[in-house]
Amino acid sequence: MAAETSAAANRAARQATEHARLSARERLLAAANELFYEEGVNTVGIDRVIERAGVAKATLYSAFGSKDELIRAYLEQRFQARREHTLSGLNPVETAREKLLAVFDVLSESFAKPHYHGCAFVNAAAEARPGSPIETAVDGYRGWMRELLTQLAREAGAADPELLAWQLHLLYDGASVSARMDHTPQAASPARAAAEALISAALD
Amino acid sequence: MAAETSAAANRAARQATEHARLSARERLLAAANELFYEEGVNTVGIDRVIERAGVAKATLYSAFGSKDELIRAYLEQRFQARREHTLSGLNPVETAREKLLAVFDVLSESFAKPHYHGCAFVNAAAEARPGSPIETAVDGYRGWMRELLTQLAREAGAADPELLAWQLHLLYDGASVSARMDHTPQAASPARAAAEALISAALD
DNA sequence: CTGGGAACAGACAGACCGGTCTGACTGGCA
DNA sequence: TGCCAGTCAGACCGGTCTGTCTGTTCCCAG
Repeated sequence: MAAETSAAANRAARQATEHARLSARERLLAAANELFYEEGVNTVGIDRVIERAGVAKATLYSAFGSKDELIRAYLEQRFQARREHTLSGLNPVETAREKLLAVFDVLSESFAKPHYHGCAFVNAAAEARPGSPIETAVDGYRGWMRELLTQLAREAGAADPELLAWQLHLLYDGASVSARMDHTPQAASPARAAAEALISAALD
Repeated sequence: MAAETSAAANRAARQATEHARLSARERLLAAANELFYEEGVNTVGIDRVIERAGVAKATLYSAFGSKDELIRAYLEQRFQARREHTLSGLNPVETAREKLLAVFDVLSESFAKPHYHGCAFVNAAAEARPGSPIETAVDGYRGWMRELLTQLAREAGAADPELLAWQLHLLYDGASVSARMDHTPQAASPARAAAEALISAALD
């Protein structure tokens, strides 16, 4: 623990000699992010992760301790990235009402990405054993999203902010499911239109 | 094929001696239905299925040929059951508009069941390898549901039946996701309310 | 120059996977 | 009575899984 102050600091610089200037932990997370997302956390084995990361197995276990913990870190990283990406998409937008709609525009961008494979949290939850650390990571993500929508609905002046936020969340999740399972990146469009109708009705 | 006319006929009667009067195939499907749905198709191994079914491994492979085919049959069975259950729920309802809402009432019943674990098709798709027979089974289910909603939207007189059906499908999927991941069987309620608003807006 | 810590490759253990096969038993039919 | 299809239990196969461990290389600090 105490050795990390200097050891971890110069490791980032030293690693510039190797294939990338990323730390082993970062390379592992990047590899896990690609493989777990595209093929599922259960399907992908440890060996494939360390191979893609270019890292020894012992290094993975010294950094994360277990596969479960690696999965948790992968979801946590995805949560942070999604939060920042969403908030930065909402930033330039003026009103709360427009921000609520902008959430679906950000979602639309995700669907358009070449290897979109559904919501990482829905997929992970489908594979999670009950009580696994996956579930708490999923809860954190969903709690944040719901709170964001509720706050915006309240600012927009909705009669029942919790209800509107829940309904928009349904559309949000439904769009993710449709984009993947119906093989169409257009699913954000009907979701956004429906959101517009619900918001209008809620502001009466 | 030809041997099934008499052989399969008396098997049902003969099996009355054993633990149940169900055929080995039926017992296997019932066991697969419970285990695959509750724990995921990849997590559950063949051994656990045959153990619960009280059937020998060779019997499974003579009946289904492979685990993939067992999974496909499990999804097909679920599709048929869901279709019949949904249609029978819609049957007593009069107008097309009310039928569209009744779809969410049927969904609400599913959420209330003690071991609801999300949409079986969403879960299976999350675990499916690309190109596996799971995907075609999933496509069949989604195609049917979309067609049902589209037909009802058309009968109800929606300006754009395909769009309304898609939006209701988003709410339908979103409710399933929310019921599972937010641990609340109430998710059908906001979905139904949102559907009502969208339908009203679409009939203007 | 030398010692220590981190990362390396890879063997290994123990469990489990899907799938095949053998051999015994049973119940209905000729 | 004898036959036979279907089921049974379970050994077995090759492969893969997570996780541990050994021994080596390498870089940096002192």
